[in-house]
Amino acid sequence: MGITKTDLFTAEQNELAQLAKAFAHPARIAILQYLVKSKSCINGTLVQELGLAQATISQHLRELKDLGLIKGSIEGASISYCINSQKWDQVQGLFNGLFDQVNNSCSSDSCC
Amino acid sequence: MGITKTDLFTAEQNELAQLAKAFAHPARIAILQYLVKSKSCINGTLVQELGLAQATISQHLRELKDLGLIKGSIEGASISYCINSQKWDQVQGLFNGLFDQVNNSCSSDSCC
DNA sequence: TTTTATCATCGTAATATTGCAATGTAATTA
DNA sequence: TAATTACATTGCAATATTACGATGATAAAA
Repeated sequence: MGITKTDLFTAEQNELAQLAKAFAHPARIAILQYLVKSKSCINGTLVQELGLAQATISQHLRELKDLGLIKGSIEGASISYCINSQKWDQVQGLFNGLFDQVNNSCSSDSCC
Repeated sequence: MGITKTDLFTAEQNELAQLAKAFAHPARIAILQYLVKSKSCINGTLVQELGLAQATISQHLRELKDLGLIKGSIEGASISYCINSQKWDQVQGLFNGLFDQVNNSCSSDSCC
């Protein structure tokens, strides 16, 4: 019914799915990549960089912030966003854990 | 308006986002993990394993198959699904590419 | 103080996703 | 052949996501 039955799955499966949603939209990937590129922790220059409306960017930033992937700090009238490298490490670990499960039990020709 | 503006982003950003959607639901993660665990390329035992209806499982399997992450081969009346390890390597590469971008330009204390 | 700049939030419209019952299809079995 | 088994597809209903205009809040500038 449009609602995910989270109670059927493990906490880790739900967490991984939740974090994957952060990457499940090209705008959020673009935002993350831009934050990485311009290390200076840039703010709403993103509105110019991507072609989306300010409200839309703000919404994507909020999702990334809610998931903990980025942090925002007030800088006068504007706001500096940047990668939360601690959380990032955790995410990387979760994904690599999934990837390793496959790598370890499924070589190129052992499957099908 | 509920539709992603893919034309604003690069092909790689769109592809990564598309693939991330595969992981953006706990049921699909559970399916992938189960396929990995039971190397024997199991079929609709998944309906018992997860608590979801047959139609729902079938739908998730289709999405994973459309993205190329799994393959299905007819085995009499039932169907054997299994990981497509080739595609899996590619996905792993894409995600690691994103992770590395962060790792290389953003150490634990250089940000914010 | 008034204006301007920078963001966040609200409200709304459009589209996407999730889930399942019902039904359809193909192979197996009785 | 008729019944059964194993899935896929279809057709909803409910919820989630994406996008943006309008509005609000806050800080700097005039």
